[in-house]
Amino acid sequence: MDNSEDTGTRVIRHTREDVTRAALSILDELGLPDLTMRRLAAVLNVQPSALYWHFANKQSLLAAVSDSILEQLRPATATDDWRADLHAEARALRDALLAYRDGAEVVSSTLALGLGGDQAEERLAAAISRGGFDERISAAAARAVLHFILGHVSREQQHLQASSLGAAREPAGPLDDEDSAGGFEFGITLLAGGLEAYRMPGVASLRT
Amino acid sequence: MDNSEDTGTRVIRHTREDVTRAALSILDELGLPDLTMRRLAAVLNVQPSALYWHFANKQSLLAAVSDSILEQLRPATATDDWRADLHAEARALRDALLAYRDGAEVVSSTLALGLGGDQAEERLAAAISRGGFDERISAAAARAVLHFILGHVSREQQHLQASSLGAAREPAGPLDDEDSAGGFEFGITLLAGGLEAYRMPGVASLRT
DNA sequence: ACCTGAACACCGTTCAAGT
DNA sequence: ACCTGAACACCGTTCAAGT
Repeated sequence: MDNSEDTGTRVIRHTREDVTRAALSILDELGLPDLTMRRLAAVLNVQPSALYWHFANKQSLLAAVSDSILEQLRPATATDDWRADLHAEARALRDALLAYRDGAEVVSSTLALGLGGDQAEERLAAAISRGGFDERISAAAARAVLHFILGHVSREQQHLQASSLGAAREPAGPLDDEDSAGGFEFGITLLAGGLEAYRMPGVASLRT
Repeated sequence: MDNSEDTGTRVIRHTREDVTRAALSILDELGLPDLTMRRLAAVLNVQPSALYWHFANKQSLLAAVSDSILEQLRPATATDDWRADLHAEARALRDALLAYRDGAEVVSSTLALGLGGDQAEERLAAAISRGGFDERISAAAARAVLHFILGHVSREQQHLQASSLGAAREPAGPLDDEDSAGGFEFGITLLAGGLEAYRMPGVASLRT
């Protein structure tokens, strides 16, 4: 647990990556509201002020956590079916977000602030552009897909936590996990189908 | 400004609606981070603890603010073109969110927590179902549209604030307002087009 | 290069008591 | 029905100084 390849056991000294890792584990175990600078410092056996040597403020720490979550994105596989690829990218992103408690919320708010990398958006755009769409279209569509995914998974994670807390209440309904995953695929299908329709506008009355 | 139709000028006494209104105006003038219970109390000339007679906690206050924002949704007009109606509903929602600073973020996080009304989702679903889609499909599609709108407008408002702060920086590019509004319409078009394609799957290879 | 100590300026929330 | 007063248990951030 401690990377103490030092002389004794004292003088802990953390790297930026240590801090990010510890933050990620607090996030996963206690959730975003309990991920405070003071608690993080306590876990690292350090004064809160020490964290500000590694990060300018809490928001940049959260951006690093967000990037860390997105780094676990399973590698892309480019087949000859761009729609299948887009679905695969979307699922990979959903899985990465679901891998940590409140993952979607952290990534969502980080990206909304214009912080964090754009690996996710770029991979979605890459899959789409393999469908023969130009860069502008691919980028705009990727953003639409990303907004949908972040919103959907945020709600999903919120429900997961709510139902894990209030054990009783509604019998969870016959539709919840199943329906949530179904809703996810459906949303991606709509956006992919919309792209397909976009390039052959003769089919239906597509102007509005 | 004061609804003091009392004997003198003392004993202010607020209603839940007064509190919500005051919160909304702090939100609009100072933004979500500065909308604190203590500041709200100060504006109302009241102790912070007084707010807890009107609301159980800050989150329910924010839910009331969110509802308040969505109440300003301009009324729906049902024509014979469901796609035009959906676009109109989407624009109405965007305008309502843009009407207050950080409006999208407040509504987004409130809805994510399962709080607040579902007027927005229902109106989107109503427009979609006029296209002849069953209730399940309409509901799922409405949620997808709503996620896109909240994500898009959140980012839009973030950029608005960022550029109003850092006056200089990038020359704003030839694409920003224009591109943002264009991206919005494009997203709605994709989802509407996806729905149209969904009911006539023979057109292209739609299975995945 | 990384951290301590001490402080500043705040938070949300509870609860007994007042009118 | 609506509010005060006082307290509890916290926050994020800064900054001089230490090693």
